[in-house]
Amino acid sequence: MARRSDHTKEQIKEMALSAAEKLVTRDGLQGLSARKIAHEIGYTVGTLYLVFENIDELISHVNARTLDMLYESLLAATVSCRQPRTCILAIGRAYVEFATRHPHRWKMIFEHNLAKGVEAPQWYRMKVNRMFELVEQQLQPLLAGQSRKKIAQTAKTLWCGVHGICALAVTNKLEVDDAQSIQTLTDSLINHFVAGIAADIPV
Amino acid sequence: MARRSDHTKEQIKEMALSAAEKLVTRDGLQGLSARKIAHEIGYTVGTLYLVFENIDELISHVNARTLDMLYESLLAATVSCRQPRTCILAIGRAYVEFATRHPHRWKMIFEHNLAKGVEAPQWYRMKVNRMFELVEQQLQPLLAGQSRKKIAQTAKTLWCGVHGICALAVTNKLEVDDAQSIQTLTDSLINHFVAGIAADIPV
DNA sequence: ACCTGAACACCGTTCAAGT
DNA sequence: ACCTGAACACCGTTCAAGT
Repeated sequence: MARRSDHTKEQIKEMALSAAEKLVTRDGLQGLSARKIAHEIGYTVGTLYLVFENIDELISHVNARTLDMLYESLLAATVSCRQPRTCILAIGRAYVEFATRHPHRWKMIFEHNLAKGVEAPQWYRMKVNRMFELVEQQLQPLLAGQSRKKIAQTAKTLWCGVHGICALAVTNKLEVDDAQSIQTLTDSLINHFVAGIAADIPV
Repeated sequence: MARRSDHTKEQIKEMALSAAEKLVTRDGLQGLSARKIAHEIGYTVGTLYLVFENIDELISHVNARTLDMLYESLLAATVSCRQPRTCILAIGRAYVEFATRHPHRWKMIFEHNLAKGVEAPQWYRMKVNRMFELVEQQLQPLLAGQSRKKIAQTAKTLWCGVHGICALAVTNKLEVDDAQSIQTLTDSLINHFVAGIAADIPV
């Protein structure tokens, strides 16, 4: 058992988060528990409550790290693309790729529901919003003259759609399973949606 | 405590499912437990294991009932519409309406993940598939000449998209909260997607 | 035959007591 | 000051024992 002053609070926090990541990656949210994390880092459960308010806060921090990884992947996908449509396709493919490569980490972001009425903290919402902004940037030229709000709404619409396909595919609720087929669906959604924007139908 | 022969196995099953529905409606999947269900119906936990294999099987049956309710709602939405596009919009609105009216029941369908490698039983998948078929029927005239498989894939693409919007909205992960705004997004997705189909872009 | 009640191996969370 | 370890109120699941 680790004793006093072996590690600073910051170090324990880091050790706990990284142990949690390991456990989630292997067994998903179901396989995560305060006791298992504590055991993994050589402390007792009580210690976790000295550095985290509760298990939900710990999970939020793991999710924040996952969001950072995801954002990096999506950002990387936008560097070598030219037209808006192909950029959006590239972001979509990066999203599918991430979800299928890190299914448990990715799913936990959405499985972890905050207590009723509790809002996610500002820093967390920022991490989510900048993901939508990547899509907004690409939609801008396609929606020239439209308000910022309208563009943001369009990005949400499209991206929630892409997310829905991933979510049902990764949880085996669709009858497609490999990344290839999921990509066919997300490509199709993006292509049709973008074509629909081009057709400029009134909504 | 209920004693022998007070109820048949079928009656206990029905009582348990209906107690579970009540608990889920109020407190969501988190608030559901075998012990609470048993207490609600006046039996001990052990009895539940005489009529259900485990809690997962019980939850699957509650979900099956929710799927039946949902299917009825979607079906009802298709009776008084004329064009494919307006029919799909109507089904989408019925879906949003159901998800926002019965958030816990609706969410549990997707929160409940089967054990790894275990497939949902045939009767369950049928209930899911007939929902997609409602959309396929409406897409058919828009995709005249396309293969059944292609039409099925298009229905999945669109409906997963609609689902994604609902899912993120109902779990407060979007910054829209009332059914009105969700509907704006799903309407937009459907309208753009259908317009994209009409534009007949190659995918 | 039907159901109980206690047991087992787990949870998250708290906090008096030890070093 | 830092961390433990035991307690509390919960889980799902099993099964010998009671009626």
